[in-house]
Amino acid sequence: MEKNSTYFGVKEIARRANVSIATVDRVIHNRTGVSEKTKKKINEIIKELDYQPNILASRLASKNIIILAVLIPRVSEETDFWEVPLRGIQRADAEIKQYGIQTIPYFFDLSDKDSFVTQARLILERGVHGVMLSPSFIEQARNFTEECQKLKIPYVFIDSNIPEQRSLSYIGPHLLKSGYVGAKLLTYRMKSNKKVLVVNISKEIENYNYLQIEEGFRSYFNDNQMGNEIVRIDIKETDYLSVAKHMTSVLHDHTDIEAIFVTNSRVFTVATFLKNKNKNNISLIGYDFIKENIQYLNEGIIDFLICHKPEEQAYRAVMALYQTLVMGGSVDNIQYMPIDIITKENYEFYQN
Amino acid sequence: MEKNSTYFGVKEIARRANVSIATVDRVIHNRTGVSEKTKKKINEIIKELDYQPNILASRLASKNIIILAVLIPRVSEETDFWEVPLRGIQRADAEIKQYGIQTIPYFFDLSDKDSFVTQARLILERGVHGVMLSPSFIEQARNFTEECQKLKIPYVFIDSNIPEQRSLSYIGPHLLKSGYVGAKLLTYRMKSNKKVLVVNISKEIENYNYLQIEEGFRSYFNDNQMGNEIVRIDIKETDYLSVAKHMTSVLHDHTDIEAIFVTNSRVFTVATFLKNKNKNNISLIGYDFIKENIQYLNEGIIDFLICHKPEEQAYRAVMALYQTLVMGGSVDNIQYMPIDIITKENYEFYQN
DNA sequence: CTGAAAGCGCTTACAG
DNA sequence: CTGAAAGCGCTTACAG
Repeated sequence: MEKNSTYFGVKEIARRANVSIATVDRVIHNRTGVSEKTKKKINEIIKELDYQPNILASRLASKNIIILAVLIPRVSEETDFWEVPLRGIQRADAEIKQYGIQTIPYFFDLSDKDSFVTQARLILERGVHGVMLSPSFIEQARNFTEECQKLKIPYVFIDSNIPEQRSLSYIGPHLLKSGYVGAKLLTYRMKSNKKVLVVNISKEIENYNYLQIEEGFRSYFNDNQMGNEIVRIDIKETDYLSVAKHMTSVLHDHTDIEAIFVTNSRVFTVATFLKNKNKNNISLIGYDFIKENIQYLNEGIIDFLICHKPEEQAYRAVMALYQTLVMGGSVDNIQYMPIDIITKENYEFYQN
Repeated sequence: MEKNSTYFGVKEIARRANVSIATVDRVIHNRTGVSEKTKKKINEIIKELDYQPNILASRLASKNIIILAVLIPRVSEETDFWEVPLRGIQRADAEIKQYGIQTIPYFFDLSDKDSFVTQARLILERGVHGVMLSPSFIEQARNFTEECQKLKIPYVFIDSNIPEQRSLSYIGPHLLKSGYVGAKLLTYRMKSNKKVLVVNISKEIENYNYLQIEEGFRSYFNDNQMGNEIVRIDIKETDYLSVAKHMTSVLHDHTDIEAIFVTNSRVFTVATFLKNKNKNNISLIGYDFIKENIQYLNEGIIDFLICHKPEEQAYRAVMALYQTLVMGGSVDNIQYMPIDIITKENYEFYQN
């Protein structure tokens, strides 16, 4: 605590430098209007004393409030996945709002690129100090973050990354390794002569970050020289009927598929299909801790779910912006989340 | 933030009650020396205004520093498991020390009950405001926490619980379910006619919280009506030679053991044995993210490790005390940790 | 380029 | 039983 005998604050720095604390404050915050000479002297003393500002006092005295924008998909009827990151945002917000930080959410529609662009524009018009976003639409996210760069607004990606788009931080899974883990689990008890099916279900497969998961999945088979044939299908309509149609056809063409890997949270649609068709000898693995998936996990139709702590991702992303903007601290450029394995037996203790 | 237009603080309460802010402060902190009448009036206004104290200002102004004691096993050559909770404690400490909280660690020796008693006495003599402990020695922990109760010092258990010993909170695994998960993983690819071996390695098996893990493990076999015979051995000396001796003997008596489950972090000694004896067709599952275990996980000798976020446990335990003591908040009486599954493929992203 | 002074919301002696 | 005043460490106009 600052009250202990050996704590040095602005007052002591000012005393040693023979200036007022206002001047010390100017140097600490890199404000203009201080001669090079006094600036240098003060910085030396700061270093010598290893001065640590008291954030409590700083935020208490400051009037300036900091605004963070959060740009994520709206919770839709189709999937309530984005409910969870939202909780992380609220948790972070509750923690830091007493420090004068305000978090404002902006929601876009996952089936409508334009809504992303519209919300992004609103953020820019509003004028914010930091942004956290899920770059669901790569092209549009690129444009938006380029604007942020020009305005020197730091931004953090969650859920998936655009590596070349220098963000303050990426907080999310190592998608390749995640697919790798999926392959391990899927094959752990599999016979080597059987086939494996990979299913991508998304309206935008051509522009789909998550293809890295499939790449990782395949590399597990290569690395371990497994002989199983990997069949792949892309389903571009996310409704059940489309999924059922494609699944029927692929299972008809390949009768000896023993295991299915779905590269995202829509695994529940495949589970519904397997259940309806009474195919209970096929292993099924997919992604994310959402209601529908847990239901099928519980019924034994989904064997494993992989999850990357979406709530924690969002929480950390907000806190990373807070660290940079308020505390002047640095944050890791990449924070890979754990690749969590969820089963019927442990799901009740899972913490998103 | 407090600076917004509609925030009411002690000043406003004082104005409305027609008293000084000092009196308001007395009421807020339940201090003596206020007439029932004014006390009542002030409390009404507090309620009406839904007054939320500003912790920043409170801790900044306060001189009173709060001391938390942490009573955990010393890191020994035998296992560095307790290094990890220590990191959690340090992380919590770093976060709250600026609020005037001090965390003091006390270490005992896992092979010496007396050291626990000695350290516990030191804590009591020191005079602290809260305690977090690992009740490794049940009897001694019971005595100690009874003293704490008399002195009205809140305490939090981590790692394992003593349910009847009313603590502020237990933060750790649901041991029964954890064993259940172990059984699921162990049997996921097993043949039904083979035997399973459960190994308890501990100097104090008779007084061993962790037997619940075995109970959970067994109940999985019951619940799923699995036919596998479960063989069990207790090894009361933790050194490699003793483990090797017992393992040799049990594998000699039971030649058709296909899978081994070790109920704690000493699984690496069994792994060493299997490696030395070139028994690479036996599945092995055990506990905890420690160096030696990860090594064997990586070599493919250990199939899965189960882990309960020991760092997070300790972090939360300290924060729970902080919540109660400083913020006057309430905390959950039981906080079960996730039952994490660690494999060769995902361990590099694991977060303790 | 620099400083004196008021203030953030709360706590703490001290005086009465 | 109650209040006036100083202070926690920092920030912010304002004046020069």
